[in-house]
Amino acid sequence: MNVTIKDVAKKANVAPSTVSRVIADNPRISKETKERVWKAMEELGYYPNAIARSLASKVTNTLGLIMPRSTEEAFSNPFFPEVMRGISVVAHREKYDLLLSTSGNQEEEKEAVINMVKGKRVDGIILLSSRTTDELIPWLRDEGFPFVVIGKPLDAKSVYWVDNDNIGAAKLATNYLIKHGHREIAFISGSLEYVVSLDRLDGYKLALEENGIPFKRELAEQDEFSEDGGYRAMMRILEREEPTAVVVTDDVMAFGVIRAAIDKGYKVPDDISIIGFNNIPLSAFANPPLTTIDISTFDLGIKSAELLIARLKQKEVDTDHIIVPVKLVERKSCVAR
Amino acid sequence: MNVTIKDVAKKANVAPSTVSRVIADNPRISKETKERVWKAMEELGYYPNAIARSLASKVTNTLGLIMPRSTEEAFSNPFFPEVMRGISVVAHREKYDLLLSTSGNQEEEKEAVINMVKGKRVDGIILLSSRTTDELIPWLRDEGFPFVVIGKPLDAKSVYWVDNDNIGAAKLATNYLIKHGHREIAFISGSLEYVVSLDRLDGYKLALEENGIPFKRELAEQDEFSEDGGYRAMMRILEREEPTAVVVTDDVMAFGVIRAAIDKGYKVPDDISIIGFNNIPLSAFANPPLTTIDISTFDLGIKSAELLIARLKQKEVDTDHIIVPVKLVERKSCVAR
DNA sequence: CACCTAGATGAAACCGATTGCATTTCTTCT
DNA sequence: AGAAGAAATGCAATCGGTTTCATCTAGGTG
Repeated sequence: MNVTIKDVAKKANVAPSTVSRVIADNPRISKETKERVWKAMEELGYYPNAIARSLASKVTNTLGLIMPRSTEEAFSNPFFPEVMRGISVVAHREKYDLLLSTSGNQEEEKEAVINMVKGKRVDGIILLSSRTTDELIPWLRDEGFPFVVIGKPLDAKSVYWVDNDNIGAAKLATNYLIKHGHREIAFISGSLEYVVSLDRLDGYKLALEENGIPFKRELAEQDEFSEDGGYRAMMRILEREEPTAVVVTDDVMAFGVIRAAIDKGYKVPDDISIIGFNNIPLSAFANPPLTTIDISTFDLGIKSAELLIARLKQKEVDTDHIIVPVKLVERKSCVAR
Repeated sequence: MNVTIKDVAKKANVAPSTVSRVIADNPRISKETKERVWKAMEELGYYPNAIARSLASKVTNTLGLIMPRSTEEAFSNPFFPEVMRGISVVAHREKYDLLLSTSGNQEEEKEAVINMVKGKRVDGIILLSSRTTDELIPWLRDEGFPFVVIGKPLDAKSVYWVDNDNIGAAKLATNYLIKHGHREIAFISGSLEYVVSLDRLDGYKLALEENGIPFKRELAEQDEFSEDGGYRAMMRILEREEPTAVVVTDDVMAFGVIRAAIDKGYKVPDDISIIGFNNIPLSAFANPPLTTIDISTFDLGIKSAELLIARLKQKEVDTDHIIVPVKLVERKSCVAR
């Protein structure tokens, strides 16, 4: 079998407990003993069993990542790799590994979280997005398990979260269009199940209101977070309305929106201006290059991991949420009216 | 504390071992006992501790993913999310979770693998790419640990791997340019440390040779796998040569190559044709839309996970490697000469 | 009726660590 | 010199399961 702590102990003529203390660099062990044990470990090629260690110490040095929808789907929107990139930077710095559960739907997602938490497989969890109907957040909160949510939850009471100011961001986008003379502005988002969609819809409405433009229900559509989703939503709008501009809360969807506009015989941006969200790498290269709200996806990842780890290290953290700033990136998909 | 198997045992009036067997649905336990135990589990809200289970059974139901370079860097090339997408589909289907180690360099990468293997944290490992100087592959092989490599290793003896036919793919790309009348064809790849770069360079040379075009060392450049890397490599070439076409082994790099060409006053594709590799989502939207070799990144992920899990389930698998087909996607970045 | 066998369950060792408490050996102080 | 305290280390319980082997019961057989 493999070399265990007992083998090392035997070789170094000490008790297993002493070896354990040497590994932890416990100051109560004398220099000489430590050296002897280190030598034995070296000679035997000993490496501690992380599983056994976790079982005894109840610490895994692992962070759980929960993707929304299916893991498969998540990876196809550049948003998620980018936030994972941020998370991985911090995780690496703080010596945490990442456990990805691979769920396929909301039911399995719950299952996955329970498995992680009850199965004691991770020290904390990052939820990569919050649904309004999320049972996970109340469950985790009641369970007293450390977690942070990317995206402000509907009920943010005693939960840690990281997000942009989505209402402000949507206002920013909408105002930009209004300032350019648009008044028939459509709004396309992902499902209103997601808090982020709700917030951005609110921001959109607010901007309209502040500028004395009545909100028209027919100009707002939702569909899934994909190119096709954007296409379908835009098609539905164009069948009944003639917007001169549209706010799309996801760049990938925005590509579908552009495609739909073109299919219907409109020119972008000449006939219809489009502003997106997320500033994914693709956006700069799109045709036309997409004007978009940069939500600092990478920082969302960084901050969420930092917040979680801070929470893990001390019981209480002073701030329970972090707002990551956004900025408007002006390119070529919007023109003045 | 949490409810454990002992609590369930007590409540159901059986021994812990019986509960364990019920969990495993062991046929040697009578229907009645099973029902009684299930009821107890239900009532107590019992959930097995995955860590303890792993320790005893030496099975984790987890696959380890090792990224090349830093995890951070990997996530910024769309290739990796896409292969992970493939992996996650299979992992989900087969009920495996994914453990990502977050290493920053080659040294840490080795450390990460040792930690996963010796720490018994995963059942198998997928290496997301193979370096020529990789110590990992011989180490894992000697250790007898199940793993599969994406990218044919230099020494493929008794290692499982999944890859495209990279020589053939590069020939395909180069021949395509030759057929369009190009003879001054440059070749830009990532570091020759990667087997994939080496293979593609060979394919490029082969195509030249078969068409009686002499290989010019000055037309081949390497740099890092990024937009900037492509830019720098192309700049170096343009300072001494005047290619009419270039084969770039990565679409992201190809964008840099295009930028360099434009900065030097060339038009793409009119003055210089460019063919890329990978067919990342961005490529279709680039300006000009990129002609590229589609290497079926998603399938690379699928196949590697399937191969690993097959290996995990039976000791030996009939095939030790899988070749994923490629195809040329013709868009607008190449013109006839 | 004694014996054997199959089926159901339990007892206890084990997986490989960590940790609270006990023990031993020195110092040091009065 | 004896007691007290500090320093170094060991013992054994524990974490929460799995698994081997033994035990017990009941039914079948000659």
